[in-house]
Amino acid sequence: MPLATHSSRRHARAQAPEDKRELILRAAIKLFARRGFFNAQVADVAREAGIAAGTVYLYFKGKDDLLISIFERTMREGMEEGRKVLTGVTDPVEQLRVLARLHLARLGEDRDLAVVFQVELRQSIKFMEHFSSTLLQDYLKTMRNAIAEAQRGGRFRQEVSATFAAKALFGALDEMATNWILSRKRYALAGQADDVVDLFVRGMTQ
Amino acid sequence: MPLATHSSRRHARAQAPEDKRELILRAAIKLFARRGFFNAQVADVAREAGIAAGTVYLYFKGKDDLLISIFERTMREGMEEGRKVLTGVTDPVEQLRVLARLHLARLGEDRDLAVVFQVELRQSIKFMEHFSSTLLQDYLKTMRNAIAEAQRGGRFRQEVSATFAAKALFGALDEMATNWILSRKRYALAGQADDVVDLFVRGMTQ
Amino acid sequence: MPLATHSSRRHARAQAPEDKRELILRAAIKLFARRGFFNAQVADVAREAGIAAGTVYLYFKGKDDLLISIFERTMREGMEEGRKVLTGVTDPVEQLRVLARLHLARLGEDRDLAVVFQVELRQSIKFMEHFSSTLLQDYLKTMRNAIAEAQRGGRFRQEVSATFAAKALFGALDEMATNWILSRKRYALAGQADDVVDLFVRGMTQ
Amino acid sequence: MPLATHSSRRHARAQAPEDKRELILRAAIKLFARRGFFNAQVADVAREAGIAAGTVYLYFKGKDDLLISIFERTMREGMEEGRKVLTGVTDPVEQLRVLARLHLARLGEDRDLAVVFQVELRQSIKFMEHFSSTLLQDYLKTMRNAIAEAQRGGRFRQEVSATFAAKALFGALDEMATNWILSRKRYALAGQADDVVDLFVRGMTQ
DNA sequence: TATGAATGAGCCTTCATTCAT
DNA sequence: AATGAATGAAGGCTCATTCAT
Repeated sequence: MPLATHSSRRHARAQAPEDKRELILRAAIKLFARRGFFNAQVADVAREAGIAAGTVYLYFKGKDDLLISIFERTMREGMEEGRKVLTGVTDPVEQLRVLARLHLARLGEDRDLAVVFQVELRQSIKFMEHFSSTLLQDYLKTMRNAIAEAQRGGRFRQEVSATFAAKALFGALDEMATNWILSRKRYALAGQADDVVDLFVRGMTQ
Repeated sequence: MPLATHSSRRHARAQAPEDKRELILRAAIKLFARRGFFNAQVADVAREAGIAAGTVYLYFKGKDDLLISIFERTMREGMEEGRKVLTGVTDPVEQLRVLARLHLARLGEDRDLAVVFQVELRQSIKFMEHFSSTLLQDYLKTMRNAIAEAQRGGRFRQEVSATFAAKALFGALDEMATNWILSRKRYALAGQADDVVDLFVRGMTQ
Repeated sequence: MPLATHSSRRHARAQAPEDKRELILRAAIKLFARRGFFNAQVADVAREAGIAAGTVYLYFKGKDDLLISIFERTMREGMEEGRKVLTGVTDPVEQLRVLARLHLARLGEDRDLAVVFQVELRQSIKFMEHFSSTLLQDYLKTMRNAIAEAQRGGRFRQEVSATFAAKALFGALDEMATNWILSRKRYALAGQADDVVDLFVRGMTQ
Repeated sequence: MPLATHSSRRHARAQAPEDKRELILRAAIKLFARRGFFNAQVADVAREAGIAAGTVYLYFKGKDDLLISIFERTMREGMEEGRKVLTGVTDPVEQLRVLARLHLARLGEDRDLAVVFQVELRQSIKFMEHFSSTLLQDYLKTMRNAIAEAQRGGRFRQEVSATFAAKALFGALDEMATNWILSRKRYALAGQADDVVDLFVRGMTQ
């Protein structure tokens, strides 16, 4: 099979650009989580990724761009997976449950990523404003829409603002994630998704 | 009245040490909130406080100590005021309401302080671990106790862990505060305390 | 005619090596003039020349070599043309005039080249020493010889050192060129050659 | 003499700011001249001045500012001394002679300064434009005025533009300075001032 | 001959902290 | 107690050059 050989040779020559980007991003998540964004040096990230320091700058604009890219890639993937798992789920309450499970499952399966999301990404109001005004907003909107749908269907109380309710639900989930990474106990974060949703749904039910 | 005399002499000579500490802390809150902890320089804080840079080190161990002191002073004052307003409040649900109102009221009346609390204090996992293991724990404990009390009294459902419920309530309140500082709209943060508690109580009620 | 065939084959395959060198050199002149030697990157020069960065190193030793080559090629061409136009000119004063006209005409017809010559080539004493000890010396020698000849012929005063006089003449011409590139006004640089020579000749005449 | 003691103590405490600036500037001239502006590191300059690297930034905005400051200080001092020595000199030709002597004398008495002026300051068109449009312009203007005055007095030919003539004179002087620093021979640069002026005056005389 | 991804040495600048006064 | 000039460690980023293909 000369074709296969040829193909693997090409792989050996250089990893596809996307793989290299991914490699750097994974190294950054690990380093940022364990040393903190400010204490982790770009050179450390490069070393962890097994490349030269300068190479990072072929794939990212600068150190900040690493953090932003981690956020964007993860949120994008999360939203894509969210859309996928929501397919066919028509019950709005079930939709909230699916979202919550996905939210905590993704963070719960990668502690480093969770630390970056719950701690390092909240470095400064500059980052926060950038993040909360874009993809995070999409996530909250999806929640709000499900809540509003449940209100229209008579399942949830009308007198509570859907926007407010979405924030409350998100806040509770977010706190579970933060507590999880700060806790010395090792428990399954995803297991709390249903508890949060149950509490929330009960609070919203007519 | 030697005591009074002594006291007034100190006042005449210069501001009392406590006042100077306070002065620096207030300057730090302002600068940290507006420029971010890392971008605000110690010299800026000193200038804002109207003192020399070196003087900061007569009152604080270093820059980090400013952040820690802001947290500790605010939490201490908050807990003290909490104990005060809780005095005579025996109903556990009412206790939660009082705490929530106080929480959002304090942050809502000082946006700079709120920014420091919601953003700057979450710089790194190092800070987070320090904070969440001390005074913040006290706050959560107070909430958990009220919740457990409500459970014992048959008001709240027993099957929900009080610790879990306290996190959920705290998370919802925390998110309201974060959203408030990031929002361009100017609304009364404290006004959301009751909404959060209502939602929570309903969710916990038998 | 195998030779011709061979030659055209080379042309068909790619540009002849000399053309490629020339291409890179022209790109370098443009970039060095507009961004400065230090700010212009080798990759920029390559892009401007329409080749890959690495290819530059097949034709030049390094970035410095580009600058040196620009100088040497231009001086060589200048000296060649100088010898050509001096052919048949026996009057030493006329020789000076021809040289001066050529000097300013060449710079005046290519502003980028003039900038490189008047500014970028004077980066460091290292370059300066290299340049002034080689081809520039030849140019000054040619001037000095003409001046000495005019002195021997009784046209120019003997008491002035020919070497000194050559420097003065060169300096005046050089300043005209520098002023021209720095001036916002667009005038014909070559037009000043005669004025400089007239002034100089009058100063040297018995 | 306790007063004197007191005074010297104050000197020991800290040099006057102007002295420190001067100290750094002298170190910069030395380093820039010997290693070139780009090869000389700020840390080197600081070490040469006997201070810490950071201290440079208390007195100068950055590395560029060192170069600019050298130029400005030297030109300012030169112009001041020029005004002084021109006092009482009414003959315009004598004025030119005085200026030329001063020009070459100042450079000739400090080779490092001369190197910085003749080589390092001409790094880039950016610097050149800055310099030639300010203090250097003043110098040329002073020359032009003297020339114009000599023309009005009937001493110099009218048909030569005074601006052009000033450039020619400056160019000749400038070239003497450049040649001097590049030459291995050690001769008195100032000694050439009269030769240049003689040549020039003769060239301009009716 | 040509490519261009990767390298990694090199440096300016910032700023928390100190300390002589 | 207060000052503020001085310190010097630390690190993000650039870019000339290389080399496997």
